[in-house]
Amino acid sequence: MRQRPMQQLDEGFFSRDPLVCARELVGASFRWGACAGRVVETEAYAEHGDEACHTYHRPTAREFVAGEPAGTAYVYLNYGMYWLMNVLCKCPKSDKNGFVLLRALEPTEGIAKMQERRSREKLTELCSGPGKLSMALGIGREDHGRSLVASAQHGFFRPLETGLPAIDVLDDIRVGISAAQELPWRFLERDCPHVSVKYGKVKKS
DNA sequence: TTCCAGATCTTA
DNA sequence: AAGATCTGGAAC
Repeated sequence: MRQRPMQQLDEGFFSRDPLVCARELVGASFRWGACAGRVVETEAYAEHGDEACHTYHRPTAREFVAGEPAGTAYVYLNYGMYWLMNVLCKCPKSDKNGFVLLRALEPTEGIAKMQERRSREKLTELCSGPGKLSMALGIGREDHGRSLVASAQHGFFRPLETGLPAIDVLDDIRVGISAAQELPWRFLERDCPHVSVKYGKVKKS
């Protein structure tokens, strides 16, 4: 079986509404150096009108959105121990800026390294959550501000041609937030064993 | 299978 | 003071 030509998602892809980007990223391939995986779960966060987005409370997040181009990684430490990977989206026309949180991958390359970093063997335990994913790939504070559209070593890829079997994407509410809990801004592949939380199982506080 | 506490630290 | 999480152990 011959390898299908892949195209890296560029700044133009991320120059759109974060909800659109989040949904379309499901099924794409994410490369991080020697490791890679299929994106199976994402969440969208909107700069304006979304209480769960960092821009709502954090001046530094607002400055980041204003000062960085679309396709830049926004990485931050959560709960004092886990690094979470986001991609900046900027839609100049509609002013719908925001982030896509990378929540889960199906590991495809560099699996031995991921197993080592995670101290786990099972594939479904390597990248099935935003903290796990960063741990498996070795993402950390030094990656905050890195461009995901400038080098083929770090970024997202899709087959060039379309019309192939489409990914079955479900909409669900977001995980782990206390504000704006009703928004269905989590996107996940149906029946995928690599997601963090199954469809309809997010617990609300 | 579900629930819970603890780890740990940046931002505001 | 709260938080876009994860883990192991207790409870059922």
